[in-house]
Amino acid sequence: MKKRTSLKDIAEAVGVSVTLVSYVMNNKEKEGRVAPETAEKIRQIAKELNYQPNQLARSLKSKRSKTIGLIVADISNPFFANLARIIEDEAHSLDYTVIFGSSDENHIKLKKVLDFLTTRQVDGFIIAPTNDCKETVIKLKKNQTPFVLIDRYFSDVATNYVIIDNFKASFDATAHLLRREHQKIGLITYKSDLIHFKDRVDGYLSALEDNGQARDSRYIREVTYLNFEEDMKSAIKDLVYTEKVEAIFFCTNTLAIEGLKQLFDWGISIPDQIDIVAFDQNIAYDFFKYSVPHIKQPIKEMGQEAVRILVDQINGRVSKINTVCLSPKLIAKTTDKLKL
Amino acid sequence: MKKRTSLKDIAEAVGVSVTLVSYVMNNKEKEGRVAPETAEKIRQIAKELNYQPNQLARSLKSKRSKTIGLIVADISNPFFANLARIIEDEAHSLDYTVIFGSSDENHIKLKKVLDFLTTRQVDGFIIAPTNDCKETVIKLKKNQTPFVLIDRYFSDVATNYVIIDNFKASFDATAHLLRREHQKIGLITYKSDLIHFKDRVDGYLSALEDNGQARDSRYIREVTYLNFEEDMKSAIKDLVYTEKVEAIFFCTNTLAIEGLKQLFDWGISIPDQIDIVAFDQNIAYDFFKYSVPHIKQPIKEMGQEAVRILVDQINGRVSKINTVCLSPKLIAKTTDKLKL
DNA sequence: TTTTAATGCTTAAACGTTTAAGCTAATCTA
DNA sequence: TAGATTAGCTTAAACGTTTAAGCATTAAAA
Repeated sequence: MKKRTSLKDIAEAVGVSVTLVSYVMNNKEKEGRVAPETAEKIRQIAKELNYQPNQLARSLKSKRSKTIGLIVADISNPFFANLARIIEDEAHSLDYTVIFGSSDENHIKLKKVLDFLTTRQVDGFIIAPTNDCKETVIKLKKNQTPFVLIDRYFSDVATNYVIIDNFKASFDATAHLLRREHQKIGLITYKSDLIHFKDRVDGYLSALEDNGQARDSRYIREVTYLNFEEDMKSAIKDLVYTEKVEAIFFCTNTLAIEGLKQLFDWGISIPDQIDIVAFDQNIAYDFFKYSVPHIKQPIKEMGQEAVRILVDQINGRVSKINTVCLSPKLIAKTTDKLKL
Repeated sequence: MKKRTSLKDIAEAVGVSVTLVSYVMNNKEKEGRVAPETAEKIRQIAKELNYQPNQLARSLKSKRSKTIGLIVADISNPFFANLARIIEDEAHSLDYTVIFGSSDENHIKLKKVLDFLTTRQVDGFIIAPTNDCKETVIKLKKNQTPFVLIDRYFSDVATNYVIIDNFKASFDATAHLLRREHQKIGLITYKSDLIHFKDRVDGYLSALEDNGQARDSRYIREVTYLNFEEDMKSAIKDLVYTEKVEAIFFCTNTLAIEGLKQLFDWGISIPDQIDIVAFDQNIAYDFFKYSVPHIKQPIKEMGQEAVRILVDQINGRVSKINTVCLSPKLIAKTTDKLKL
């Protein structure tokens, strides 16, 4: 790599001190009291030499790297990829770069990635926390590292976060299925202590209760990340053939996709045999003859709010905790025929 | 953000010079000739103070940021998201972080992102070049900035690149359709000067020629990025209803997805009415009753090779140009019934 | 016993910035 | 005309590292 031109190079070429060049390059000629002709000359030479400031050196001095670290479960998961794109745009518009890492829903990996990015002097983090990472988050808070949790949060740790109203999402989804006169509604979620899953289960149970049914966990199945496909297979088999549920609500996009695959493999017709609601959008649904009812997440707002809150905290514009809970929307064609 | 502990802090706590601490932290006690007891004490205090080196300062000194810039068309496109994930893993394993940006297939945006990331003292780039960005690439080369092109390349500019054999991919796809006895095979591509599209068209034409047909562009349709859906609509309408093609080969995953959507909208049954081959995998295909024939790209190898080549160049281990052309694979069930 | 070598440390400069403080010469005030 | 102000510059220190060079002190070699 060719040597990049520095302030020193310009200073030597013009025959002035580095300081003067710095003032001009930062448009602080007034404070630096630089003669207009000198400023002009500096600007010209800077252009000729194609000067680009070394952000590293700047950061070292200012203790601001103008970089934010994004840690998601998996950047190749469409939900996070979409979120990443929004965050990229928003960050760039505020002159921040984004550096990312995937945790694979594993708190040890998350800590590793966090440490790795911390070394890089990131100004702050946007993190989708994993199961069991509460300690890491608490430590981050103790260190006063600016960060915002996204998609998930901890109810007993006061942090910035941007989430959706998972209770409502789930309540609406279940209510939709109840409106379609189903008696037995299954729910498939991940085995996890993360609060957003608990909220989703809670919304489901409350909708049942609202409908005069018991808060019954009988039709709830939890699958693990590690044994994903196998668990899903038995969950579906169990719900459909043993419990004979009439509908299933899938708590995430990955669950919905895998669940639907298996339902298809069993030759089960949707929504006639099994009615469903999915969480989050997916391109695949565009190809279903039947328009898949799903919870639409306001991804754009989530990403933008997260960046905004983080940058505000980085700049110390705000010291209090900032939490945002956005409203998801159930997308279900009202024209969908009822089951009866 | 609380002040992070620096070498100086440790030095003061132990009562030695910063130099000594630096030697120990870099495991260069031998060269630094540090007494074992001193080294032990330093290590202990460093641990107590939770020392994490400031990579910024290191980079400034070493002129190596240990960061690579990834510029793709759109990080939310599944192909690039998957690629990003591979690149992340590979880079992290070599102690490099990844900072990314999306070009939206626009060469002006690409240049902007490139400049933005350059300021951040990236050690090198992995770039999916856009149409019309040749000048930018040439400039990058002149500056001796290490970079690798990915997915696309320029035949008349000698650069590192990692691509797939697009000619073969397309040839195989077309040959597959010919084997299924189609006479009129359509091809839908983007209007672009990028060589990989030209190669894909060329592979198609050559397959036709090999089959005794003319190298006829009659059934080729080009759509634009800007007017994507409209263009696709007229392309499909034109090919299906005017030209009455029997099969269509889609040159990218985005084209295939949008094309299939429209075919579905027209109520056209696949593969009976229109037979197809898609480029790249997509989750949606998992839900088709008919297993969608598609070109499978070796994404993992692409990402890994790109990082390997880039890091080799950054470290000056290699000065010559490095090009990799990987073999794509046509995935088509041999059991698919022939049309006749 | 004198010279040489090894050991264990420190000093200092550098990477590219930013910014407070200082210096000189010209200009203004009274 | 003396004193104060201002314009236009420079010096120097700092951010957190790395690393060459130097300096005592002790141990080994001659």
